[in-house]
Amino acid sequence: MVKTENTEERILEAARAVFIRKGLTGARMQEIADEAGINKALLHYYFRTKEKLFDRIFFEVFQTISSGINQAFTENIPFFDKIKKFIDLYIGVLLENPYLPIFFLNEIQQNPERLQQFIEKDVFKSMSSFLIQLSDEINAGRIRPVHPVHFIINMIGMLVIPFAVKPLLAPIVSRQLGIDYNDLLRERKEVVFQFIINAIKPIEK
Amino acid sequence: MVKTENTEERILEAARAVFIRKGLTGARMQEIADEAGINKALLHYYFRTKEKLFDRIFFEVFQTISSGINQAFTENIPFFDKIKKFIDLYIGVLLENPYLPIFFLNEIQQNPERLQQFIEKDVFKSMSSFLIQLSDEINAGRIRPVHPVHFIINMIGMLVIPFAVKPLLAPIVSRQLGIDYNDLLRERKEVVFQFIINAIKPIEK
DNA sequence: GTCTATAAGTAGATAGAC
DNA sequence: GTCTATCTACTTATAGAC
Repeated sequence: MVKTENTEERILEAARAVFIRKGLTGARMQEIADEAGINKALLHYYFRTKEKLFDRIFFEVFQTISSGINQAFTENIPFFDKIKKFIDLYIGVLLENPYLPIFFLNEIQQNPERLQQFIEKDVFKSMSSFLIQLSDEINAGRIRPVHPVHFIINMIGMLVIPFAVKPLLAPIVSRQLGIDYNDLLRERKEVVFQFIINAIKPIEK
Repeated sequence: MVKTENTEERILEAARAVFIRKGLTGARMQEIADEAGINKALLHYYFRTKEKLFDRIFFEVFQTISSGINQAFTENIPFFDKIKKFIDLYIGVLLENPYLPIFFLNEIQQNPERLQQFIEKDVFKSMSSFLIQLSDEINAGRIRPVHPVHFIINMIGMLVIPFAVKPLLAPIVSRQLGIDYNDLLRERKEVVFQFIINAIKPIEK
């Protein structure tokens, strides 16, 4: 049960929790109302329809996801520092919002049109600039040749997947290896960085 | 619209398509019936409830996902060959079933209990045996030290994510770089293998 | 702004004819 | 096995009192 004073903010917090847990089609307005500690009719008073309320939450989720990318990619720092910063920021965001990636990816898989509203967003620009910096590093011979798009995909995959497969792996890892999955998630800041460095650093002579 | 003669099989094909597209809560029995070219009542005649029909599909999806893992991990071949085989098999499965990972991961995020029925499955055994082989390789100094669990997560992340983010990246990659995303997906068999090799092969002297 | 009550439509599921 | 018709319960959304 949410505790904020402001009713609108209470609704948003409740909606975020329920939508992320159940998805658009699985969420119930009644459940959101209960979680917010208010009446169902009041939801419609504030946001008119379930779809509009969802749009609002989806937009906020997109911002959460993209702000980290922007922050790291737009800074004017050396390439390896940028990678390190991106990884740290991103795992930080995911540790606080572990269910966000699958929620987000599932909703866009089920309804890709929802992305239309974001096509002009900054994320894509800052990603482009990162791709260019990556190309420059390759041309200068400071990292091994790797297609920039593949590189980004590799990096994002290694960051996101451990959170996505947590329900699958956590019980196994815990039972069979005695490892707490959350510890493992925190370790990944260092592990992923090192793995990437190993993969792209030119062979030393 | 599905064309198989056998009604039960027609229903299953239709249900698979609809459930994977819309998820458990988003799917409608009416839509499955339409897709199968039969009546809604007949669905219930064959599978009694939506939940039972979904369970059946979910089980099949799990098998599709885990059979590739089993095949590659249980074979008695050199370590790097095993990696290569796993990557090839897995990307092959995903190219044929691109929406499977997000569907699967979303459903287990929303209802982790559904995994209970699988805990005794072979995948987990064959994954354990791979973890052991990986440890052996590290101890023998044939690959750089890397925590086996982290290694598997890295590999799976790089394999799965490009399919999961396809709705997000495909339009950008296509518009801004003129690259067909499906070409890029096929390239990944080679790219991921090379990336992993670079990351874990000991530094040559 | 917030509530209760209810309308209108839809979903899963069944009855019963063929 | 397969269909049409229908039941029952639930869901979003609104009307209207306070």
